[in-house]
Order: sequence, then structure tokens, then C-alpha cells
Amino acid sequence: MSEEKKSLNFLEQIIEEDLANGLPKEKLRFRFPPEPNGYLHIGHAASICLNFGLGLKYNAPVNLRFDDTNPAKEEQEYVDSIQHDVQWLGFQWDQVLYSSDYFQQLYDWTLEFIKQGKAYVDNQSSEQMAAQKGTPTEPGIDSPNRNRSVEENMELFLKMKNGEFEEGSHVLRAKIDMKHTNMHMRDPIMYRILKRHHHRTGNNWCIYPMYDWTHGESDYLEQISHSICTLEFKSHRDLYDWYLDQVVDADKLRPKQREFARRNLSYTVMSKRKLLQLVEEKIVTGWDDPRMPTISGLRRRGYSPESIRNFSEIAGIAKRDNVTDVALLEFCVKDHLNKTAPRVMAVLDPIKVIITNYPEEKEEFLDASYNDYEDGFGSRAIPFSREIYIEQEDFKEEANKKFFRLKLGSEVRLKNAYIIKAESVVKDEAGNITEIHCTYDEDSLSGSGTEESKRKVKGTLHWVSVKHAEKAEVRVYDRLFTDEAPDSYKDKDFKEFLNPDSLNIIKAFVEPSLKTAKILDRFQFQRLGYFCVDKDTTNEHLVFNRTVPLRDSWAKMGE
RNA sequence: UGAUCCAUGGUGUAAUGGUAGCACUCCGGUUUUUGGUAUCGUCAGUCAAGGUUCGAGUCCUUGUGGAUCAACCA
Repeated sequence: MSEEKKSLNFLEQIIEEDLANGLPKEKLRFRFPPEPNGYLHIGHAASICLNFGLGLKYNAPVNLRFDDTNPAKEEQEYVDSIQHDVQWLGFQWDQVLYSSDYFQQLYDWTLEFIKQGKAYVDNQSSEQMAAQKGTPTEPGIDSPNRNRSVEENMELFLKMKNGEFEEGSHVLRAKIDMKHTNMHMRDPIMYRILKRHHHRTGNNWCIYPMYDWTHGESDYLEQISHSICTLEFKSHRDLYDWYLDQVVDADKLRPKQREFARRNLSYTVMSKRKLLQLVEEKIVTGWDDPRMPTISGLRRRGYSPESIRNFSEIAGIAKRDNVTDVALLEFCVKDHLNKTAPRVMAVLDPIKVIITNYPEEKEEFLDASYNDYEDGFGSRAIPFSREIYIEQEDFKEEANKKFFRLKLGSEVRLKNAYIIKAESVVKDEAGNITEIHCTYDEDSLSGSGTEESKRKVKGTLHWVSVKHAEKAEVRVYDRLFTDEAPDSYKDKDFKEFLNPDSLNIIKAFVEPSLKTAKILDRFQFQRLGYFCVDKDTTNEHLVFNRTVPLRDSWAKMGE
């Protein structure tokens, strides 16, 4: 047991400091607050792992809170997918809550604001208000409606609430400071009129609170000790604190907002807007297209929750902008799948091999372990016969000594089977090789214990028996974009960098044991990569997705 | 010509004024019935200039570079 001291990230340091300054450990409480307006992606996974990870580390509850204050964009479908994704990642929340749970409380507080002269109704157009707001470098000016009487504000706000005004005609604003250097403090909108059906509150409300006026208060009501969000909310913190100042009880815990840098991944985009665009323009097949960086896409691609959690762990968090190399994510899946995935055989680009000295009608079932190096994986019988498929690229008529695979006049081992020697080829009129004729060494069967079986031959090939092979569709994925950061160019659209070869559909042959594989089962196709069973699979039609290829130092040599 | 935040190998992150470390990537060796895995190793970094200090990646100043902020979005 190495008592290695793990360094704390800056948020853990803040928490430790708060604890040292007297915050009781039992008061620690976190939350993950998605807006249910889209599917979760790998960037959200960072936040999920962070918040739920802190919960685990400090044995503190973590709420899943849907930030559902904009009925125009939010849907139950997204609520469901988000819950599914968080659970699939392996986390357990304390409570599922909704910002909409607090609409009444927020409204009651707002009445107090109005009575105390801290909020006013503005009936100017959004253009007028924008013009008065100033710019980051110039101060704003006060709205002509800023000094309405309490009575008038109360009356107008009630009319807003009762649906007597049109959408867009009136808003309620907090009275703060139109000259503040922070734009968010220039009399921000607290409520707008939205005559929309809300996925939870139905038509109970036609005024909806804005994000800023909801988030901190929700944190406070749930007694969240540390409200962790991404960097772009940094400038909202003044407002978060200002709102809290108006409502916080001295004997209750006051939540603290802190910000970290969102996680970006190379060769993809992460904004919901762009992801939505890929879906709507049918560039991908859906939110769960295996090329998407969504949790559902990664799941369908064959990523395991463990690998995603490990990725978040080792990528870490900080406050600077980053583009994390997708190779790190790929390393994490390969690392996990290497330990957990059974090894099987599949040939993606077949060429027929005929073993001329093997009896025509003979077939045998060879015992093959699902993992030669680890216990507990079990084994299955794989059929062997006179005709087999191997990969085209595993054969050359002539090649130099560095080519360990099959070539005329030399030997290779067939994995879990015999040593064969290539004798001749058959070609069609065009000169393409259609068959490779080999002979086999009858005494060389793997694991038979004979002298011949122990012979060292340099190459070992995977194969499937022609007679017994199952046909399968294999979807080979590559990165969706050709540029490391496709959305980092101001003058170019991210779609200019789409990779035209991000999907390759292959007709392959797989060993018969895979016939019974279930959707999402993960395998290593030996010498090729990790693959999982796609949901498009039916009894008649097997479909696999390539999660990630194996490292291939041979292919690299050729470059 | 504002405010706020950020700056450590190619990438991501540590070092809490005291030996710049870890992982990925790249490259090379060994092992191997997966050109995989495992294992060993190489290359590679504190944005710049001043200052404080016995000592600065860390503190201060000034630059430089980047990010964020002007939705009735979150």
C-alpha cells in the first residue's frame, strides 16, 4: 500500500480551506445542474465526475437539479436522457430536483424586492433597454421606468403574472447600478413573460425567472455549499452574490460559486448549438451517433463508464482554457477494455486461404481462450476447416524480412490453430489474388503440447472458417473533423473541417460465437481493435461499431 | 481602448517561497501464439523583462499573448 499523497485540485483546496475555517464537514453539499435542452456530452462528464466525485470524496450528498427556467427550449425527453446518462456513468444522486420547484418561493421573494424598492417593471422594448445598457467600456444610463412607485410596480408585476400583458411587453428588473463595470449588474432582468407550456408546471405560470435570479437561490434553498460552474459564469458571480445578499438568513449556509475551465476535446466540437446542427443537418445520424462526443454517442461507440470516469480523473481540472488531446480519451478506453474485453476473431477485409492438405469434409472445434493472459474469461470452441479467411493485408507474394505475416514459401501461425505455409496463389484475369493455397503442419496445433506446436514462427494471424463464419456489418469510425479545434477559427465555419471518411461501412466475417452477442457487448477483435455490438443489430443482421483500433506499430513503420 | 480571469514539455495537469514531477503523444530497447498488452528507456517545459528574497514556476511591477462579459438563453 503506497500512501502516495495525491495533490488537490484548486476546488478541493478551496473546500479544505473552508473546512479549516470552520465549515462543518456535514454541511458539504454539491449539485449538478444541467438545463434539459439537449443531450449530455463529454464536457458535462467532467462536471458530473467533478461534483459527484467531490460527493464521494467528502461523503456529501449531490443533487441532480434541472435548471428548467426556459420552457421554450426544455423537454421531458432531455430530462430522461440526462438521468439515464448520469446513472450510466455510475453516479447516484441524493435528490432529483428542478428549479421550477422554486418558482413560488422565487415569486414570494420578488414581491419583497418590489416592496423594498429593489425591483421595477420596465415596459420598454428590448432594443431600448439594450441601448441604455451601454457597452463593456461605456457605462449605461437609467431606464425612465426605474423610479416607478412601489404601488405601480406591484400592480404591473401582478398584471404580468396574471397574463394581462403580451410576451415581450414587460419585464421585471433588479435595481442595482446601470454604471457598474460588470454588465450583469446593470439592472438585470429577473422575470420575463413567456406564455409557454412548461414540461413540469404546465400553464401555471406565464412569467419565468431568469437564470441568475434562479440559480443562486436554488443553491441556497438546497443548501449547496459549493456551486461549481464553468468559467463563462465568472462574471455572473457578482450578481449571484448580490441576489444572495438580499435573501440569505444569517444562520443558514451561504452557497459559494466557483468556476473551472470547461473541458474541450481535440478533433470535435462541444457546444450544444453546433452538436444540434450536426444532428439537424443529418451530418450524423442522431445525438447518439457513435462519432458524437455525447455520452450517448460514446456509449454506443463502445466506451465504458469506467473509461470516461478515469479520463475525467486523469485529465484533471484547472482554470485555463484547454484542448485535451482525444488520444488521452482513447488511451482510457483501450486501457479499460484491454482488461475487460474478451478476445475474438473477425476478418474485416477477407481473402480466402485453402489448406490443400487438410481433408475436404473435415471440421474440428478448437478450444480458444477469450484471454490468453488473464484468468476468468473462459473459452469457446472455434470451428476450423479447409477453407478460411484471413486479412488481405496479411499476405504478400514477396516481402522483406520485416514482414512477419504470410508470404509465399514461408510460415505463420494461425491463432489458436495450426502453422501454415503459403505455397501458391490463384489469380483472376485482372491479376488479383483470389485464393492462397497453403499446406498445414498437422502436428502444430496450438496447445497440443507436441514439439511441432512449440515451434517459433514469427507471425500469428487471426482467421475465420469460411464455412462457419457469420456475416457482419462493421462500422469503422474515424474522427469527425480533420482539424484539432474546428471551431477555433473566426473566419471559418467548423463544418469546413468535417472528415469525409469519418464512417466506413464494411462487410466482414466474424467467428460464429458472436452470433449470440448482445447489444453493447464489447470485444477485442484480435489484432484489429475494440468493437461493440450496435443497437441496429437484429437476429438476421449483426452490426458492430469499432470503438477504437489497437495500437499498430507496424502500420506506423510504413509511414 | 473598461472590467475580470488565465499563462509550466506537442497535449493535459502537479509542485501551498526550498530537487520542476506525473500521465498521454512521439521515438527506441526487451518480452510476446495479438507488430496488442506488459516492461525499460530517450526527447521535451516554467510567456518576457525588471524587482523582493539566502532562495521565485510560485510574491510584486510592467509588458506580451489568450479567454470572458453588452440574449426577455443557460
